[in-house]
This record gives sequence, structure tokens and C-alpha cells, in this order.
Amino acid sequence: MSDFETPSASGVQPAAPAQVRFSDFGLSPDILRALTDQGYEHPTPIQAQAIPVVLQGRDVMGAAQTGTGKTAGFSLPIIQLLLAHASPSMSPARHPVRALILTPTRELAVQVAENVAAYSRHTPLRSTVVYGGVDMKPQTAILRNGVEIIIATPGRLLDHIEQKTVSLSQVQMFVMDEADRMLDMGFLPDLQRIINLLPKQRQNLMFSATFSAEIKRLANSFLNNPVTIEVARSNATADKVTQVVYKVSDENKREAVAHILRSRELKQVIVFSNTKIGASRLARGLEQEGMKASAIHGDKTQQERMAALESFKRGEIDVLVATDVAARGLDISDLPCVINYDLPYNAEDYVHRIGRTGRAGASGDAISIYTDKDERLLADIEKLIKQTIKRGELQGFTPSARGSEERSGERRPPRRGAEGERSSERGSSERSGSARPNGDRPDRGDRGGRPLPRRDKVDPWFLKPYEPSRAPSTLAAADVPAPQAKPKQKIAALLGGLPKE
DNA sequence: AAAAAAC
Repeated sequence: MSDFETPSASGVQPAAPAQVRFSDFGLSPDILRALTDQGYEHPTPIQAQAIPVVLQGRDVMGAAQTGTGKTAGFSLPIIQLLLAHASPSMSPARHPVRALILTPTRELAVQVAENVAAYSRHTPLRSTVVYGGVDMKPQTAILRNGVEIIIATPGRLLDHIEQKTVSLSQVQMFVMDEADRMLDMGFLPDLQRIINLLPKQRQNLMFSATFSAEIKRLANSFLNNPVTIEVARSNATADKVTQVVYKVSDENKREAVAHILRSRELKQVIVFSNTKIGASRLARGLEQEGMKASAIHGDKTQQERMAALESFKRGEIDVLVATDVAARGLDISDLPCVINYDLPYNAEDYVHRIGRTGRAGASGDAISIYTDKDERLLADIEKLIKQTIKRGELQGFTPSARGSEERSGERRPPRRGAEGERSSERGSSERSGSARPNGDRPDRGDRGGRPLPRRDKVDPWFLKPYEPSRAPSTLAAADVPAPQAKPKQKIAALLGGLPKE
């Protein structure tokens, strides 16, 4: 089924009984004109469901991936509601922030902002995007003039709040995009601080591609009697995407990818790597092979990230080597192929990655290489998508059944013996920092058979039952974020700041 | 285990 809004020649429209039109929703002529500008006439399924519900003022929990037209699904009715209802009379600002949209990555924020600007271009509403990694001053200048709609990543928004360049006290509509990504460790405290600064009287929309128990609890914690909207289960993408996996030996991974890229004469490809270093190295290696490649990941400057993305979109670069910063949300049209240089650790990320291809009703290829060590990851992925992925033969790269050790003489690992002196012994405690502030790391040489430290799951605020006896925090009332606190105290402060109802 | 996000 076609679930995309672009008038794509390759996507055959199913003979729907009565084709809904954007003009059926009672949207302002100024909005409809913007849609006509873009060539949009018919809403996608999620738009057809979401627009009327949001217009009614209901909270929404939406299950949808990007590429389903989700962004228009919430921005069109938001623009309509902001136009229809005058700004609160008590507001001191001429253009108070009345709608806030949060996204997990900077690039996604930019993309959503571009859409909102396009849909509202014939209206008097102002919007802007705010994210980290770039100079604050230009953002501050725009905020001072006033905007009704802000699209932001959480950290920089809080930064602006601290600088008092923005106030959330007049926000009437709040959107959490890609909420499952937002739930990742580190986003939670920022998220809760922001929510605590919003007026209690507001409309909430939350979108997520996947629905874990945690997501549902988050939804329960701040959505008010939400309408659930569900469109196109995630594995529906598999219909249009041809998937194949190639088994290769560890030391051949880069050559295998280069081989795939050359042999298939692919126009443009995103190659996913699990690590930032791996992405950079692979991009450099492919460049040395004469390909036009760039890497995009979180250790690059924001300028480099934007430059890589833009030159890829413009076609100046053929291969974009990315970490999962690019796995979600990015709408790069007509991408015919995605390659996994590493299988993702989370099976769900596989679905997001291959969702970058097969867009707009077109077909796509998802090619993955994997090694012996990845068998478990592959099994997890196949379990999630409920299908077996075709095993392909990659001429000259597929390791033989008796092992590939014969070919690499000097780099052969030491034989396993009684000493057990394997390199994997060390290093496991080096990176234990983030989740445990200063917890139980075994720093003595003698571990004495003690098991490796378990990374205890930190209890996120929304998993705790609400405690009405707790004294109300001044945080919720004042439009000022909590002062920087030690991690432990921060969680406690957040709990104290939970809304009363 | 890794990645993202504020300075």
C-alpha cells in the first residue's frame, strides 16, 4: 500500500472507496495554499487519522515511523489551531511560544522545522529551530523577535531557557517526536525539566516508532486520555525492501563493502557503522578506493554534519557513512540502497536503518554484512521482523566452513590455552562510567572471581509511582530550570517536580 | 556494547 504523500509515479494508488482530501478537514485556506504549493492533495493514512483528532484538541499517542507523513500529521493541525485561537491575552509577549516540538537529533529538528515553515509560509505565524553545536547568538536574535512555534533538541532549549531568551509559560501544544529515541538515558532528565516548565493546561502529542513498556509509561505520565493512532506496523517496510545478508570474515569487512559498492553500480548509498570511529575509518578507506564518501556522526562538528548531509542530498557524494545518528527520521528521497557495515546492537535499529530506503512507494535494497560473532544479532533481528533474511554469497569474501584463519598468517590470534590470556579480558571496566556515577567499579587488581559489575538499570522518573506526600517543588511554578545538580540529586529534584495530577 | 544531546 502506498503510505506516502508525494505524487510518486512508481507507487500505485490503491483504489480507496472515497479519497480524502486535505480540503476536507476545514483547514485555513492559507494552509491549503501551502499544500498546493508542494503538490499535496491527499493525506496519508496517519494524516487522515491524526489531523481531525488533533483539531479536536485531544492528546495523541501516535505509532508511526518517519516516511509515513507524520510530520505534516501533527504540524498542519497545530498551525490551524494556533491560527484559530488567538494568543492568550495575559501574555506579555507579542509572539509568545505557543507550540513546542522536541526531536532527538539536530538534523531531525532542522527537517521538521523546514516542514513547519513550508506549511505556515502563507500565515502570520512565526517558527524557528533551536539546537546545539552552533552559535547561540543568531538563535537568540530570532527568539527575541518572538516565535509561535519552536522546534528544538532538548539541551539547547534548556540553555536558552537559562539565558531567559525563551519562555515556555504560554505553550499550548507540546509534541514529542521519536519518543522512543528520547527515552534513551540522558534525555530523561532534560525532558522532565522541560515538561515541568510547561503550563498544565495544554495539548500533548507523542510519536514513537516502537512501543515498549517504558514508552507506554511515559505516555501515561503526561498524556491526558490520549487517542491512540497506529499506522503501518514497522515491518510493513519489508514489503518494499529486498533484504540480504552476506557473511564475511572480520578482516574483510571494509573490502566487502567496497566490493558491494563497486559491483552494484549503486548511485547513492548510506552505510551504517556501529561506531563513530568505524564510520570515519570506513569513509576514509572508501575515499582511498576512489569513491566519493563522507562520514556523519556525533563527533563531527555541526558544520561538518550539515555539510555531509547537504552534499549527499545534492548528489555530490555517493556514499554517506553514518552512525545511528542518521538511522531515524532523516528523509532523503529516492535512496535505493542501505548497507549495514555492522549489524546494529538493537534489533529495532535495523528496522530504522533499512527504513531509510524503499521510501515513496519505491523499492529498495538493504544489504548487511556480518561475521561469525554476529550470529546472535542476526537471529534477534530476524525474530523481530518475523522473517528469515536471505543469505547471499559474496564471491571471494564468504569465509569457508573450516575457518578463515589460514589466510592471515601473522595476525592470527593466540591459540586458546590454559592461560586464558585473551585480549578481551581487559577493557570491560574502562567505560563503565556513564550509568554509574561513582559506583561499584572493581579497581583493585584482584577481582577474585567476582562477576563483572552489573550495570544496574537506573530507575527513570516515570517508572516511579507518584508520591503525593512529597512537598511541591517551586520548579513547576517558576519559569526557571533547576540549577545544575549532581546526578543523584537531579533525579530526586525531578520527582519532586512532577505535576500534581 | 554504542550513540545522541548544552556550554
